[in-house]
Amino acid sequence: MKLEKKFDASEAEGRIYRQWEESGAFKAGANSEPGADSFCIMIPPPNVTGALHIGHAFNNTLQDVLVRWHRMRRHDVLWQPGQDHAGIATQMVVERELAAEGQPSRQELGRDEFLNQVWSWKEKSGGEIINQLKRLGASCDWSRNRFTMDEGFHDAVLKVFRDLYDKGFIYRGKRLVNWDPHFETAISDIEVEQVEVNGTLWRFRYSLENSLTYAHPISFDSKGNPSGWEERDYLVVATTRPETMLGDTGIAVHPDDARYETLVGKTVRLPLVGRSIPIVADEYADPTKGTGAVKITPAHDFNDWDVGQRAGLRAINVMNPKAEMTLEGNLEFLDGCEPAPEALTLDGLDRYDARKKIVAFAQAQGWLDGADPDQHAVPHGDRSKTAVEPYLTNQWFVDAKKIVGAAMDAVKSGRTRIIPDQYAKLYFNWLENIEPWCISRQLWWGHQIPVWYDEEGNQYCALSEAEARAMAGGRVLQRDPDVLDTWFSSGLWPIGTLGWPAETPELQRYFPTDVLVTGFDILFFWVARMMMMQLAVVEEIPFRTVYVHALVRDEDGKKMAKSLGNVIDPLELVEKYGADSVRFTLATMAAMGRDLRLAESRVEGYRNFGTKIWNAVRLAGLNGCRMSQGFDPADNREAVNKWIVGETVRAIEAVDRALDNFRFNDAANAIYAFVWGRFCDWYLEFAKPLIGLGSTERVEETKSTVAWVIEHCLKLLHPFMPFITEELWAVTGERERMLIHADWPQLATAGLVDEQADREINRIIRLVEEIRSVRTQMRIPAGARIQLLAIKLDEASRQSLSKNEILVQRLARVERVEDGGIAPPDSVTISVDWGEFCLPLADVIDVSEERARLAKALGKAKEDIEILQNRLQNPKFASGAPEHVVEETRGRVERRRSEADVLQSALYRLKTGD
RNA sequence: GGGUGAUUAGCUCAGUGGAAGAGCGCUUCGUUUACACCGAAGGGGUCGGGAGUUCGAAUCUCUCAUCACCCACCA
Repeated sequence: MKLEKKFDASEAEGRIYRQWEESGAFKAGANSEPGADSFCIMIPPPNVTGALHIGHAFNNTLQDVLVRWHRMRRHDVLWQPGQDHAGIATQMVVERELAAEGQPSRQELGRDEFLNQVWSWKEKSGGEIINQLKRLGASCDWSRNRFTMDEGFHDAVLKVFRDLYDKGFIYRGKRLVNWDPHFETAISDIEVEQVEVNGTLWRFRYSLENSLTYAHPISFDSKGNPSGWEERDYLVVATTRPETMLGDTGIAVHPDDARYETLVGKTVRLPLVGRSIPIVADEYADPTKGTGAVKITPAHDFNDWDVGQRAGLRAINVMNPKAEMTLEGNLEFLDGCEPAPEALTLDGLDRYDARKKIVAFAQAQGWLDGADPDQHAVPHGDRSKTAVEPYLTNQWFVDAKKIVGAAMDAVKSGRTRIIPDQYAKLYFNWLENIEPWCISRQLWWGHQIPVWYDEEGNQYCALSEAEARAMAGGRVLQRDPDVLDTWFSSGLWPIGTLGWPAETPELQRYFPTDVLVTGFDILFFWVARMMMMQLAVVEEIPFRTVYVHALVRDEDGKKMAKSLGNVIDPLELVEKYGADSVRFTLATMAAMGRDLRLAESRVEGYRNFGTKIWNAVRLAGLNGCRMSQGFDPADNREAVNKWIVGETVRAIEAVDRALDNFRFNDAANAIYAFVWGRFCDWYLEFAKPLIGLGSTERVEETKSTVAWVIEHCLKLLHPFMPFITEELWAVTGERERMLIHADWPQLATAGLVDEQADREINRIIRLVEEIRSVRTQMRIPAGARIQLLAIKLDEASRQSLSKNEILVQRLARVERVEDGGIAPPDSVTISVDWGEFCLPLADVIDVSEERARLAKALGKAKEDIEILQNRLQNPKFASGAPEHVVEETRGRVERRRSEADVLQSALYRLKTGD
């Protein structure tokens, strides 16, 4: 075995990944024992248009850790991969590409040809994200890769639609929806995000009809009661959206608003339009907002729609799907009014142009009452980033209220567990207030709604046109042109990928799935809907555990987004530091329930960790450390060897416990602390002198133990750092199987933890630390070999010391250890909790410095003793605290006392010796 | 406006009732034949402020401050 000084990740990663793939290591059930438990994770399918961002890297690292861990435990593992067809995103990408290449537009191509273009784009560019996941080391069963527009998946989607339709959970209706004028489609509530804008609040005067006037209060006394009035023949309304006035069909005032009570039931004349509209009383009007009188535009505002329904006001749509004004020939608009000629010049204008022009008219014609700057939130489409328009159209809805119960019960009863708990709260909160889900989209790329209409407008929901025609008695039918919301199909991801509606073996074996690993940003979009839909369709939960992880944010805590330019490209990090380093970093940052901010320095630190273990293996190799035939760590005689075996077992336990509880960071940190802090820093240094002894039993045992511990380190680390560990696995022995399929260590009950050896070695460690510290403080040259005298030791300590003398000599760089002497004058005293030592250094030490050192240590010890003493003397402590805490405190005070005694007498000696 | 979370070392973050931690950075020393992507020894924190519960609080409660995110809000 010959190893370079460092692991060449860029060379090795591709090669190792190919080995895994070619050997079928990722396949469902690979390495499983007959009759093993199954373990299934569904990947949150990335968009086909997607490029791997740091959030994907994080999400998939956690999944891969779990998957590899279970696979090594020989469970029957399936990690189901796939991509989402991402309706809007993909259609947008392809349209943009067509435009860039000077090709005909979507509309010019027509539906069928455009869809061909999308498919060929998907064939060409849609697999990129898979390659990127592979770079990361993701061990998905790629042979089962699915796409949400696959034929089989498509069939499942249509069947679900029909099932839900037949059960009355899906209906069509003309309702106000959030309309995205850029993509010209409806979107659902949760695809809308509020954006704060600095706008203007305009006030308009609408004339009262029939020569009506009223007294409007304009001044108030100190108590706030009106004291001055003005006679008005108009009513002032305030709006941030003047263009919607064209569709006004009423004015609402609060029923208790004294200012306007004489006006309720009267009418005003709408400027420009000339429509006569009523003043109605409605609780919605808030006397403290605006002027207290609010214009009502039922067709372009959700609240106004409700008011309109209550007051019987008409809803007049004044825009087309592009959010341009449509007035000419708009029968609804023209009905019952004669617009001024100026009004018709607005026809066809974009809503914002119309807004400007209307304000200009108002000013010119004297009905602009005023304007004030106003900051308010405007709803925007989350993909188009343009302001959405409440818009009255025919759409399909899932009556979510009818299917939400089972989804809530499943979590309440604990059949599905959401962790951390806080997200369960969020989940309930959203489901309790759920609104109908608008699932139709006026797009082409997606699952076309399986409904046909006859000439009379009757609808037939069927899985095929032939079936629909049969239902319609052979009438001429036309298919609904709309497609389904992408989240409708991804809501079926668990059963859809496992072959439903067929009764496949995979469905039998892996459903319900075990864990869903996801970010909280799609808790509503995806998780809640999967719960609802799976339960509605197959009456079974889709997963037993939902692990919700943090979002990766930039250094300012902002969500990373291309538009913000704060994206960290995980592949750049992979190229620079290797996939293992990136994975390990992400795992250590997976503390539950928090956002995480990524600092590149940490990736570098964990890259160094990889190099560290690489070199530990090198050291072992250079010393010919191999496990001897039939080596059993339980037979070890040497205390250090027993000790490190016990530490290994503890590390394994810590990792298992952490992963059982999805504490990825605890698992990663436990491995790190063990491999670097225990194994490399201490054990390997102990092993060096032992191995140097020549060919004895002690040497063989130590060499075997080194190899044994390394093997366990590689196994423990493999789920986190699969590449470097697989590489080292191959060079450290003749292997029957690759590490990915090696047996996860199960040693909890093997009785390998030896308390006696632990105590012994921990004592040695403390002594070495103390000697090193003193050496530095006394500025003893590192190369200088000095003598160590044991002054006061009990019999047990004396034995531990003599057995491990060689370790102390080497690590503390002392020449020999002499026992039972009396401290010579001007020596340096070393006090540990198990004995007193000294370094005779009369010619080297500065007595006053040594005195200061001792005094400082003594002071600290006395301080501690006092604190602990007070605690023990408090009767409430003795009675209130648990037994073991009291015991521990007693032990601590004892140890500190014996240390203090040593320091005290050393100080005394120095003084008298002076 | 409603909700959730955060505030711990210079920076990025762990730690949820019993001795303040990690990585990076900083200081000093080091060619001890695995590793300078290293080793050794250090410095650095009244755990955002205040009050309370408790024998004991970074941890639980209340309160204030600041920040972030989610939901609602286009008069």
